[in-house]
Amino acid sequence: MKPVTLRQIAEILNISITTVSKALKDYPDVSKKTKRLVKETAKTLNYKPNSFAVNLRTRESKTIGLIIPEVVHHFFSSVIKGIISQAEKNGYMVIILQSNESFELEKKQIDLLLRKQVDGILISLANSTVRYEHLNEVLDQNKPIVMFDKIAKLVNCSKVIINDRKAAYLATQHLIDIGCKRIAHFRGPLLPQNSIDRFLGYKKALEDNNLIYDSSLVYVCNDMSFDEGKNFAKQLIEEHSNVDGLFINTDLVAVGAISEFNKRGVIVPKDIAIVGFSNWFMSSVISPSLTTIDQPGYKMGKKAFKLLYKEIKNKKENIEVKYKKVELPVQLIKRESTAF
Amino acid sequence: MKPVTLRQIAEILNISITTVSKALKDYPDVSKKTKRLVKETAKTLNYKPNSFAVNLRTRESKTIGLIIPEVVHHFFSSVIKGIISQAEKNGYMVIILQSNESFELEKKQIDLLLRKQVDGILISLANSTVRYEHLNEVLDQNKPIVMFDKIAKLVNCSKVIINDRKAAYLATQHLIDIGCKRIAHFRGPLLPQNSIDRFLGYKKALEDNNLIYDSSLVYVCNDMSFDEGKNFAKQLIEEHSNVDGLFINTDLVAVGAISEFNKRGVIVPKDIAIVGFSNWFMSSVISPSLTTIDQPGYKMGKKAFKLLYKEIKNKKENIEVKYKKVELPVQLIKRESTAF
DNA sequence: TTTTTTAACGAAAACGTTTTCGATTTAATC
DNA sequence: GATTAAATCGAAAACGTTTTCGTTAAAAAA
Repeated sequence: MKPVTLRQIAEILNISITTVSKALKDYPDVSKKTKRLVKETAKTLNYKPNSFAVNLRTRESKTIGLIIPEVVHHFFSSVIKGIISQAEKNGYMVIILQSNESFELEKKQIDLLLRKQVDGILISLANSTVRYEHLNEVLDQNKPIVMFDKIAKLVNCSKVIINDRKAAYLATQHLIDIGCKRIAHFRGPLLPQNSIDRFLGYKKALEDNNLIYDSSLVYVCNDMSFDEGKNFAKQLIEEHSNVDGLFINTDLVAVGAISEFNKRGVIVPKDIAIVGFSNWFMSSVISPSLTTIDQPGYKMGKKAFKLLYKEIKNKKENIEVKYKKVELPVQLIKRESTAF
Repeated sequence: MKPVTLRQIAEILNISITTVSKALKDYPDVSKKTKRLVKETAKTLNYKPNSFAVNLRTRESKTIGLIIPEVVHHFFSSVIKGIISQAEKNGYMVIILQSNESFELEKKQIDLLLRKQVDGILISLANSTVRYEHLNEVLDQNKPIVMFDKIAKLVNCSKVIINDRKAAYLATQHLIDIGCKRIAHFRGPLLPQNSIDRFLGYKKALEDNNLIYDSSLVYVCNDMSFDEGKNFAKQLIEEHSNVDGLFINTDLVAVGAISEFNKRGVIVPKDIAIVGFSNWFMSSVISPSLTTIDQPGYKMGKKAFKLLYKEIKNKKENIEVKYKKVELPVQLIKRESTAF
C-alpha cells in the first residue's frame, strides 16, 4: 500500500541504497549488471522517486509560479498556454495564482510562492502595483523573476514586452492613412505603463501627421469592460459628432463601442473607423469585424519561460545572469472596422 | 544569504530546535515567554519554513493538479478561476496541465502529477479518452480524484457535471416554443458523453413534441471550431433550405454559423433561429446575439475543488469518503437569435 | 520531608533522497 | 609476486522539519 522506496529495492537485491540510487541515475561506478537488475525491479515495483525528498535534497522543485491579474481573459489565457507548454518541454510545472489587479493580493501571492520555494516566478503586474518591495524581495532571495506585458521598469530583472507605444502609433497611423482627420482615443487607466505608452503612441502619430491633439477626445477607461465601451461610445457621439476615427486601448472595450454604435445607427467604419488592441478572438467574429493590434500572448508566454529557465539554470551553475529585455513584434490586423 | 532555519533560531536563543518548532506552532508545552521570544526572532530574521522539509515530513504538499483539455477556452478559463480561488481560500495551490484533447498526453500528465505527489487531482477528460487505467492508478494510490464536465461514468470517484441531456432538451424546447418546426443540430464528436447527451436531449425534445427526427439534419462537428460552424452552415442551407431552427453543441461553432448566415443573407432568427451552448462571452456581443445555455464554469470549478478538498481531509483523518455526483443547474439565456 | 503532579524543555528518530569519500575487489602493469 | 590502476560498491552525512517520548525542575499535595 505504501509507496516503494529505494530502501525496498535495495533490500530485495541485497545491495545498498546508494547503489540503487546511482544505478537509477546511470552513475558510471555501477556495473551494467546491477543497473539492469535495479532498473528491472524498479519497474516491476512501479517505483516513483519521492519528489519531496528529492526537492529537499536538491533544493529545487522543478516548479515555477505564475501570477497574472486575471485568468478569464483571452490574452492571459494565451500567455498561460505558452508558459505551460514551454515549461512542460523542460520538465517544469506551473502554479498559477491570480492578483485580481490588486496590489495587496499580488504581494500575498509572491509571499506564498516564496514559501512554496518555487524555482522562479513569472509575473504580469496588477494595474494598482506602484511599489516594488515584494518584487525586490524575490530578487534578494536570489530567485529569478521575469516580468511580462505589464512590467515595472525600475525593477532589475528580465522582461518580455511589446512596444506599446509603437503599436499604438501603428494603429493610429492606419486610421490616418485611411483618411481619418479627427481621431479619438479610449485609453486605459492612468497607472499602468501600457496604457500610458499606448496613449503616447496615439498622440505621437497625430503630431507626426500634423493633426491637432485634442485632450477632450481622450476618454479614460477604468475597468476596461464591455459596458465602459458602450458608455463612452454614447458619450463620444453626443460630445463630438465630428469624430471619424477611434483608437481603443483594448478589444473588449472596442467591441462594446461597436455594439453601441451599431445600436445607434452610427455606421462603422463609414461614420467612424475603429482600431482595437490585443486581437481577442471575438474581434474577428463580431460585425463589423474589428481591426486591431495582434498581441502575441502565446509567444510571450513561451519567451518569458525560456528566459526564466535560463536564469534558473545559470544560477545553479553559478554563471552570471544577464537580464534581458525582449521586445516581441506586433502586427496590425486589418478588418472591416477600418475598411471602406 | 542562505535561508533561515529552525536551527539558527534555536542557536540564537540557546534552546533546542524542537522547542522552536513547537513554539511556532503554538504547542501547549512551551511557555508563553519562549513562544514570544521565538516568534519575535523568527519575524526579524524573516524565517520561512522550508516547504520541502515540511512536505517530506507531513507527506503532503498542499498542492493539487488540474488537467484540462485546453487552456484558451472561455469555459475552462472560468473553471480554472473557480478552482484557483477556492483552493486559495483553503491554502492550496494549483498546478495546471493541458491534455490538448489527447489521451496519450493525458496519461502522461497524470503520471507527472503522481510523481509530483500532489494531494489530489481535478480533471476534465480529453475527448479521445476511452480507457481509464491511468485514472484508476490514481485511485489505486489512494489519491483523491474528482472529475468535472467531461467525466467517465465508469470510474468510481466524485463528479461535478451539468445535465447535458436536460440542457439540450431545454434548448430545443425553446426553439419549438417559438414556433420552429424543422430543427437541425450541429452535434459534437461521437465520443465524449457530453455531445451524445446533448444530441439525445435534442432528439427527445423533438419526439415529445411530435416532431419528426430526421438524422440527415444532424451534422457531426469534430474540432468544434468557428470554421466548422461556417462550413456546416453553408452545407445546411444548401441541403435543407426548409430548416427553421438550429441547436448547436457549442457557442463557438454557433458563432461561426451565424457569421456564415449573415454573409449569405440568411436572416437569424427570422429564417432560422439558433441556440448555442456554454454562454461564451462573445455570444452576448455578436450580432444577432446568441441564445444559449449558460454553463456555470466558475461554480463548477469551485464545487469540484470543494469535493476534492473534503476527500483529502477525510482521507487524512481516516474517515470513509463517499463519492458524490453533483449536478449543477443550467439556465437558458434568451437573446436575439431566437427573438422575433 | 517525601511524594505526586504539572510545566517546560530536549534528544532522537524519522521522512527518502543525493553525493562524497573511502573501502574492497579485480585486472593490468612491472 | 609486487605494485598500480581500474572497477564496483557502501557507509554516512546531509537536507530541515515534525513528533514521540523521556527528562528535569518547580509547584502542589501528602
